[in-house]
Amino acid sequence: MTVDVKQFFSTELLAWYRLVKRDLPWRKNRDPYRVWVSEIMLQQTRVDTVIPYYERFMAKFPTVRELAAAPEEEVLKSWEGLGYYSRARNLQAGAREVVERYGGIVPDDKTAVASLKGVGPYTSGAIMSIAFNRPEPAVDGNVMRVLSRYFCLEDDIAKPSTRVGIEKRAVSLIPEGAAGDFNQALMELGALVCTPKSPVCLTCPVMEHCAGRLAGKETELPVKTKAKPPREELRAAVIIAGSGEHAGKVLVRQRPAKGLLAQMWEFPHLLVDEHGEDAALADKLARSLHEETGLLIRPTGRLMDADHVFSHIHWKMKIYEADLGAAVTGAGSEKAWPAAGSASGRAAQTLYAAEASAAYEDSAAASSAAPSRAKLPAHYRWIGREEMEQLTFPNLFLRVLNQYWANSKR
DNA sequence: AAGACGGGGAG
DNA sequence: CTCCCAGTCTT
Repeated sequence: MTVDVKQFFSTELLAWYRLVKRDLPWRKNRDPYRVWVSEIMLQQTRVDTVIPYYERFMAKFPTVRELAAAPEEEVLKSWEGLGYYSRARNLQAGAREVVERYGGIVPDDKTAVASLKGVGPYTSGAIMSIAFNRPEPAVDGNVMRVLSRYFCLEDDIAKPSTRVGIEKRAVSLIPEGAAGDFNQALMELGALVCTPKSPVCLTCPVMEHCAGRLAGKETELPVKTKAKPPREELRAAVIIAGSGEHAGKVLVRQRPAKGLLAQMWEFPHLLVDEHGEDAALADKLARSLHEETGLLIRPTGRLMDADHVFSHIHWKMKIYEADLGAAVTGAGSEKAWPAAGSASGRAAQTLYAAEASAAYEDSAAASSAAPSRAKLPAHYRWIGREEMEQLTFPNLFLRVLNQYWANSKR
């Protein structure tokens, strides 16, 4: 690669950026904390999605110290709906580290920044270059696409080794004293001009020396192996209407501290077999819930289906409605069950009633209290619409819950 | 090297 | 539908 073509790229791209750059909230100043927060939020997340979250987050946690001092649930709540929630926990852990080890000042030190939780090669480079104007590469998906095209590189960008190679090129392109602007220019070009599907080459400031375009390969590049499709999981979920002191409320539970949607709230659900009738699925769910909580629930019908696709799992949820079955005799409620009329549905319902009866006896013997009055495990809770504001729900459950309350209102 | 980890917007 | 987005961490 000749020096001219690189020189041309750097000069033209930088000039272009300074002319057309977007006025984004995190570009108001170079406060390293503001840059840091923005870069974490922008991981795998579009600019337009991030903007409102960023504004709210910075208003609520304006400094490293305030973020470090906040209760973790408040930070998580600020992240509600953004996804990849470990980002929020890691960001706060990083803030606490900065307070404890660096007196609340984000250090102008590559090694120190890179060691913060949730800060990988891209983010450390972004912080060092944008906040401190250090000549570090900040290679994200945009940059890999732009440079793959400009230099006509056919390496698979899904491979970790490819990013390392592109980082080397990226460093060599940084103009003296302009690391921050140049790195942002690279990403701005990828976002506005050199887009994945149909790049707008005719408006590109560096098109005349773009090797990918000159080879007619701009739409084939970058090369990237396809991701595997997410595995499917059928889940039976239930929204349980409380009664008595819990009237108007529903039962929710908090997920474990580790793993998918860690620490977030949800309504009860259970992984079930791909086959199975409504009554059988609801029955499994009811039994499982009884084991966990001691509660005896009575499914009353199917509420809705909800599909939710994560990057690695596809949840197909069948969502049932239930109330707290008081006595066993009422278990075969007449109108409610959708499978009513089908012989197998009735059979399963009968089975459920019998089991519930047995369970009731066990539970009553063990606790000498009505199951519905028994103390819930700590991670279960009855909540109304207002209490929802305190708890953090993934969007999937938020949508269903809101729809449930909208329907039950009239 | 491969999988876990959210959610949404664009074509 | 498919792709993929200002990625990181764990195995």
